[in-house]
Amino acid sequence: MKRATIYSIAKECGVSASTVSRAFSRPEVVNPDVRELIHAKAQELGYRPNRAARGLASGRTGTIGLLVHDITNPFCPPLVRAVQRAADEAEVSVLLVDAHESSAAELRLIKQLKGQVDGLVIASPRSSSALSGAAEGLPTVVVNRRMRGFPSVVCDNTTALLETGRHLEELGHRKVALMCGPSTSWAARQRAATVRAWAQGTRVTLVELGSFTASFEGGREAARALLGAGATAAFAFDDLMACGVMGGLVEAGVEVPGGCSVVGCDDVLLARAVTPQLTTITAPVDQLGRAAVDALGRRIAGEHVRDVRLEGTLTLRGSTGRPA
Amino acid sequence: MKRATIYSIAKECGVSASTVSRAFSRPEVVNPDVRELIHAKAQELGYRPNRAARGLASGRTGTIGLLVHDITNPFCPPLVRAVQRAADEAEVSVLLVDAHESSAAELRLIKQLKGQVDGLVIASPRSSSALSGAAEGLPTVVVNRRMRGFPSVVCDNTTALLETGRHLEELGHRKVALMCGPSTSWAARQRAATVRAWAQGTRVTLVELGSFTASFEGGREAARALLGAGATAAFAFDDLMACGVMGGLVEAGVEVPGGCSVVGCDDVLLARAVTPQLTTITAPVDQLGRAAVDALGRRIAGEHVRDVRLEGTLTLRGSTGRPA
DNA sequence: TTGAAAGCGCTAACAC
DNA sequence: GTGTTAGCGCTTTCAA
Repeated sequence: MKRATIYSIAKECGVSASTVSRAFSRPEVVNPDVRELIHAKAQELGYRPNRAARGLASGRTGTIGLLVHDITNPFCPPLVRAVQRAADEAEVSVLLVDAHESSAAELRLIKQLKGQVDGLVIASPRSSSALSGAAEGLPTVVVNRRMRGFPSVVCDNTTALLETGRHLEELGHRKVALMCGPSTSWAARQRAATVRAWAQGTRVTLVELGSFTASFEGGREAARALLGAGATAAFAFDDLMACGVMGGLVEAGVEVPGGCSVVGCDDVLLARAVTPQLTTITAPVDQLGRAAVDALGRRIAGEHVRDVRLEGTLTLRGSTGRPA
Repeated sequence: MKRATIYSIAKECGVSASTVSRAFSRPEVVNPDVRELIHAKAQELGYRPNRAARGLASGRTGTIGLLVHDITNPFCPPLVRAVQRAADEAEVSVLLVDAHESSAAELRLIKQLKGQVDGLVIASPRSSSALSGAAEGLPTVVVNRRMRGFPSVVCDNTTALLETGRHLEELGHRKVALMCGPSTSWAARQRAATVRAWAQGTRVTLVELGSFTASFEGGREAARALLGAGATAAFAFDDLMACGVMGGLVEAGVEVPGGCSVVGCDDVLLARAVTPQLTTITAPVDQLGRAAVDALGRRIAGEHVRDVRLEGTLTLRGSTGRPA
């Protein structure tokens, strides 16, 4: 008993294979009665179109690629899930590739993906002009950064960061540290610029430290730098770094938020798993993923798509408070 | 300028298309000189075999599916990465599907994957006999649990748990809590059974609590239960739960490890990101992933494969110490 | 609205 | 060792 094909269905229904094909790919052009009949038979026979055949004939694979720079970064999994779900609803599959933090791997993987997918979502925070070259000719959308030549879907934390700054000022902080992330990271540059701009118009003195790697270890390093700085609050580049900072402070005998307030960014799972829980900026990950898939769908269809900007929102938790 | 095909290469090289095909799929059977020539031309023309065509003709897709129950569980991303890398080396692609914790979705996704992949790796901790039905006919390997009818690759924590128990006993603990995970989880049952067996032969009294969900919140709930139990140490089902327990204890004014020691399981990123860092059992994730891909490869090739059992190892950190 | 027919690019007998 | 010849299952003109 072989798998059902359009031919087996055609024979059973007494129509031609092309009609069966149309009944699935462009149902509106076939006679409703015939269409019903075909669909019923297909159901009965457990027919599933052969994607390879479809791909070969049509040139489309029904699959999109999702390239992530580092799947172990806690920001990633929820994004992957969001992309997946959106793709699933659009009836396309997702080929996930993790570059395990290697830019060289990214290039290789993109080339490899070419011809295997209809389009590509890139979630890689680092700048690399080579990336855009590699993805040339493949409909592509980038997430959480901007990149020349490709539409992007980003989380804009400007408003939320300003709000965070105001919040710290109101709490009475007058000396605040900014612990910068990697200068190659688009998000890190954005966030740093926003915090700097905020500090300008206030009574707050900003102390810039770093840059540090966006990791737990980077945070611990940052904590050491923070200890001598005399700041009573600190912006960490992201939650991972923020958790490292908290850990480092606590070990050095500085209480959070009593001795120093800490704010993160992204609101990853970790932010609620540490004690005290982290005040941070929540990224609309589900919407980011959905928007990326939507945009990519349009790009694949040949439409022109505009950049999408979604707002992060401040989430107050236990890691911020009045200075001692 | 269209993409190069075996035909364009064949013409350029003055050989037949089949020879070109062979030069790639079974290089050893073609004359070395001709092979070289073909490979060189292919390189020059930027030839990439068309996977759809290959799939259609050969019946193989060169893709495996990876079904995960919940990609946001911190255990998952490293496993996904490991599977990816192993697959990459074997020149197969990975179609990742996340069931977002829904068993119904799992079934649907497996069916959907069928015919789209050559084989399937299932990383889903929950019992569901329906799963095995859905995957029928598709070469399948399950990771981190056993499942009737499929070869499995599991992390065995027996030795490490016994060692952990001994460690606690040596530290002077005489009343230890076991906070059980979901009874539907294969790993949870295994771990609980091991801890029970350990306690039998010791001076230690075991207090069983739970079950609780394998989440941070589940851990906080567990902490509340733990407070009244009079235990000086606790086995949490996994790191996530352990972190919740620690958070709950600290909030209730109980110090870790001073007031109560806590041990987790898996050694996810989180375990090093909390303060104190978590004593836990480190799972050999990379090897799990690699073994799964290897085993699946054999299954696809029609070989019989045996279950693989890899050992977890105890990693001592700051969350365990002498009872007060 | 439907059918016939020609591929899509590759693999896999089979014959040479 | 190499070429010839059929397909794999589907889409897509083109005519009817």
